[in-house]
Amino acid sequence: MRVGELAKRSGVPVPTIKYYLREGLLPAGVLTSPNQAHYDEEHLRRLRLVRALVDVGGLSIAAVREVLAAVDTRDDSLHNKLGAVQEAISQPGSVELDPLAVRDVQLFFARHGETECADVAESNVTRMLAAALSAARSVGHDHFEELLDPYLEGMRLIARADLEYIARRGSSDAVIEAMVVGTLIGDAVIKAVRRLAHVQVSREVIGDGFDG
Amino acid sequence: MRVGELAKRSGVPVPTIKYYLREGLLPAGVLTSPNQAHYDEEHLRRLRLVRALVDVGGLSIAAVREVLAAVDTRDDSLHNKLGAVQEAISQPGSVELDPLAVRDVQLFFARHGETECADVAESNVTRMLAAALSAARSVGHDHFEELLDPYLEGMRLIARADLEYIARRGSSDAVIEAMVVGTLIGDAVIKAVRRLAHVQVSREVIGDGFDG
DNA sequence: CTGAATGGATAGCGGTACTGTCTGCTATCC
DNA sequence: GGATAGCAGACAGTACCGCTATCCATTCAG
Repeated sequence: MRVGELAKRSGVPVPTIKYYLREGLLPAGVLTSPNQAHYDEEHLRRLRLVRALVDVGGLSIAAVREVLAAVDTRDDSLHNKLGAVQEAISQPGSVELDPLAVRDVQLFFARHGETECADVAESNVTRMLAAALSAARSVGHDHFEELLDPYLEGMRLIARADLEYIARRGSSDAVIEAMVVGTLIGDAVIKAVRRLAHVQVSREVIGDGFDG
Repeated sequence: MRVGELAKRSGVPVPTIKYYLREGLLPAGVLTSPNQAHYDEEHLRRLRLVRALVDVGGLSIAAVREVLAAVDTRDDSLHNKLGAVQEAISQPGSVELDPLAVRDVQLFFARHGETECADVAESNVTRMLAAALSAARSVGHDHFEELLDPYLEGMRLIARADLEYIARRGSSDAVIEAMVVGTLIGDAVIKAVRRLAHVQVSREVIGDGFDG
């Protein structure tokens, strides 16, 4: 198909597709003449993935490019790919880290047998965690780290469902994409579901009111 | 204190503070002369909250304004305030909703006894959920909704910890702020912790490798 | 043959979150 | 009291991001 049809089938305007091509989010089509190119279903699929990452995942164009680079790397273990994707989707945020928050993160990791994370600043994920705890401290929540263990427990439940879901996918390509989708779209779903859980649990604990 | 000290103690540049004042994120100081104003600890606290919402929560200035408006509303139940905060922090995202995804959301809510959400488009939270499932469908994940129930189960665990944490706070003001902080900073923490849970559970399920 | 579409290049636009500059004042220190 | 620094308020300017518009030579579809 040509770019017009790609636009029609994806709902993305032609100039935007051209922009994505320029930015390297979408591989170039196969040129059949100096000014004619062919796109296939794979292009359509990739384009929809880009839109999902941007619209639902809230990623910047640069972050999408990083994620796709990780997805496309052929000579890498699944484990490394997942790590690269996670790094790409965890933007630092430029919060200065409170040493006490850093210590809390280190203790948390040590408590759960993760010894590799000696330097918190090394990974975006740990830095994000430290930044979040720093922010909590800055607004007077000195013991937010108490929530880390319960959060991990809840997340283990969710991670088991995630892995089952991923394992059910067949090919390696599909597994990688499932990880990206599961991680990013999953984050959005989790946010929404958390709201429902708050309402339900508060009803269950306090009664039907929860009106303070 | 004057604006210079406020800047020094918060780490936010003076022009940015002036901008926040203009945008109504920060109440004006008490004027002692036509060009001298006095700020107190409450201003500092509010300023740090704004930065936390922007840096860690990733909120836009407009969203921060909405959240603060909800926090500041005096004549409203805690329940309504939490709802307003949740609406403010769930941006729509302009994804067109797949009717099948909408149906999945409705079924999910019905399954869990939430009857009020007849119209999915009514609330940002449900629209966000439907948008996420629509995006999953668009990239070929037709059964992502299978994850909703496990997600809710994990989130119930987390919600219980959240409510305990909030209940431990004394005054009404502190409770409201704890909700905002717990919800927004909590989302960031949950994202990070989810990465750790993935690593741990995959190790536990597949063995030490998880290399595909 | 003609009119719409295409690839490629480059320039422009609208929104967001600041940042800088100016003016007329005020606080403070010597 | 004079020098210096800081301040409130108004407004213009900046930097970046994610597109969008325009142009050209070419090519495809009817």
